[in-house]
Amino acid sequence: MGIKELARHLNISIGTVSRALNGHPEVNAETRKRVLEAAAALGYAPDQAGRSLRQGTLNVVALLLSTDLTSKTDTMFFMELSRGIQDQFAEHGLDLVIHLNKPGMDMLDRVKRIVERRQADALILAETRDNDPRLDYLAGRSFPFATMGRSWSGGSHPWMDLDFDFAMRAAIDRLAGFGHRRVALVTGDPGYRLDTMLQDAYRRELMDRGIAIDEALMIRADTHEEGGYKAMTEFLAMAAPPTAVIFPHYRAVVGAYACLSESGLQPGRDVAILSCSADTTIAQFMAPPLTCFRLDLYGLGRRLAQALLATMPRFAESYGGALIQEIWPWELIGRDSDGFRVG
Amino acid sequence: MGIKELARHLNISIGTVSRALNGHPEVNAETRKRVLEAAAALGYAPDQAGRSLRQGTLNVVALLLSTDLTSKTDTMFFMELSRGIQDQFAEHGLDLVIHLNKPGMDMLDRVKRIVERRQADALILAETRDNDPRLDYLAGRSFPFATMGRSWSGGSHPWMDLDFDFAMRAAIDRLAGFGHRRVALVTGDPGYRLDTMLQDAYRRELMDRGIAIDEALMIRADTHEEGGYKAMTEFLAMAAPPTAVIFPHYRAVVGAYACLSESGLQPGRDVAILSCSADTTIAQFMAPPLTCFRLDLYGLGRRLAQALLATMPRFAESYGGALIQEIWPWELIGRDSDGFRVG
DNA sequence: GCTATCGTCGTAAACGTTTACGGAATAGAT
DNA sequence: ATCTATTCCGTAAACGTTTACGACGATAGC
Repeated sequence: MGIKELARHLNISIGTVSRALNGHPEVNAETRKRVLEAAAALGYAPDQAGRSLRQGTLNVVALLLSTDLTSKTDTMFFMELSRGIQDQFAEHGLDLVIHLNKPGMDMLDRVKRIVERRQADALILAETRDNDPRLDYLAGRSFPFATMGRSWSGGSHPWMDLDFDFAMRAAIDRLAGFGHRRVALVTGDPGYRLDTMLQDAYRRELMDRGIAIDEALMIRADTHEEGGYKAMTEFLAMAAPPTAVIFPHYRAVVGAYACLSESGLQPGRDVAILSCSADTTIAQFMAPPLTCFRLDLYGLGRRLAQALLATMPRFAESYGGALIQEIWPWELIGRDSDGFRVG
Repeated sequence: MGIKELARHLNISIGTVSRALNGHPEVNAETRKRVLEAAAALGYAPDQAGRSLRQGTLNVVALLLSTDLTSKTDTMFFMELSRGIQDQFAEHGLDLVIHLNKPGMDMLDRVKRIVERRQADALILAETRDNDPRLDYLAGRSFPFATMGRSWSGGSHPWMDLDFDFAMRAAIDRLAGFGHRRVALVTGDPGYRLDTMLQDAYRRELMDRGIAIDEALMIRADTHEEGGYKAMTEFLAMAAPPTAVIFPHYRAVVGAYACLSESGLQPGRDVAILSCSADTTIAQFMAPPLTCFRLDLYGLGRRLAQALLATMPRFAESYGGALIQEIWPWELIGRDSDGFRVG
């Protein structure tokens, strides 16, 4: 059931059918109606391959995720983000497809393949690194892309990022307000922009308050349960353990909670625990409820898609054409996991 | 950079170039080498649109998920499953793309769109319902598809499913062994095959042991934290509360734990809690550690992909050509959340 | 020396669209 | 009656591939 059959069925040329379906003005209203009705009745929809071959566009945007990271941290984060991205694209008839990259495979190869085989019109990347060859490659070929998280690579491109400075300030404000002076920070793999920024903000905030920085209080750990467990174990073994710990993610906190309770300690009474990112509904039901930050991930996804659309020639006019780069706020949700006064 | 440029650059016809790249035998070994080298050097990769237009195949399989369900239950479940599916397809050069369906949109429309526009060569559906028009549609157009979960619809098609009978027997065996007679079951939305099967198995197992079925002990709830919290609240308000509760999912258990602790009760001492599906790493770190079932989701995904491949003409030979339908086992991981003797 | 076979390659058609171009028909103006 | 403008539509080329078909030279068999 191609456009040819449809045209023959209507005794009309295929050119007219195509024009009718695509809303061109130079077609009789009566004819258009007939075409649309016949198309609906016969279940005709234009073949993507033929269309994209002709006009060099697929109406597909790819989102590249690594199963590595998504399995180690929060899948919810990316689901909500993807939902927002997809809804925004849907308004322009674009489909979002998610490519999962397995741990071993080089992400750059994956990107190259998508670009060279023209599997997408544009690309969204997450988990940006400080130095990210993927972005340089895309920028070099002037392929439209946007990233979740800033990077030094890729020249000036659209991105969305989180306000780590604000988050860290709010977190340390709160903890310092409760009297904490030995505040520890757990971060993920070095090299990721996210972790770099968290550490920088952490250092800055402590220094601003005249609190000496103890490098031993900044440790790296996987951002899942076991990582949190190990990190907490390490802290408890110190001569002078921290009285408060900031985790990047709630899953690590689950491990930390378990570690504390095994040692007869209680989070929120003996050690203050605070998490940056979190599934806020699960955080609310933890024992004790976890202080964390709320993010409008859905809105963030939508905006990220908008930023990308603004750089695509076909859609730029709808978005003003200016480069969109935004830093999104976090909202601190204070709960019981760190709500106690120390010293 | 199309095949034409590449051919001109080599002083060879495009036919030969195409044959060389696709491994046809009727091409000189020397020529093939030259072509492959030039392609790599110039970064040539065949255009997907052109190729699929010609041979009517996209090398793409779509996985359809609803953000509705994935946000209410476990995103991890689908991530692991997707990872397995993708790895299996990758062995045949097929890409997996994930389509997220937003809550309001009709899944059937989405399926129709993918089929009519030829956006994929095959489809994988999850969250099957007892009566699922999507499957009938696909079967009617003889479009290759496979499902996660059985259904009454769609005729005989490849699927993977879980052994609910076994799981329920193992769960109730264990609970009955601890002396429990009032065992409750929390399930999700009616109509989903998963929930139907859990309920059936539950009834059967109780009857087999001569335990009278109390319909009040089977309640429906959303399978997330709040749903679990509400369900537990309802149970506690009963004149004769259950001494054990089986939840479908660990996220609901998080809510139940919170509810119990608010009532001064302790899971694993006052009420036995058991969860079917769970992220086993998080379950291990809960307090108390949660008894649940382990699934080889990655392997399940791979096998589901194989089942689909076996029905696709191009690949059938590699998989024997027979219809693949399998019921996968769960492995009971006994922990402390239900490990106590009652009565 | 003629034919048959084989290995290798070039030619051109086909896949399903979109769109530039031109033509036919109608209407309005002179 | 002629000319122009407008509206609508048909024709055909083009997008980048794959592949059936035929052609060519070389080799082998007789």
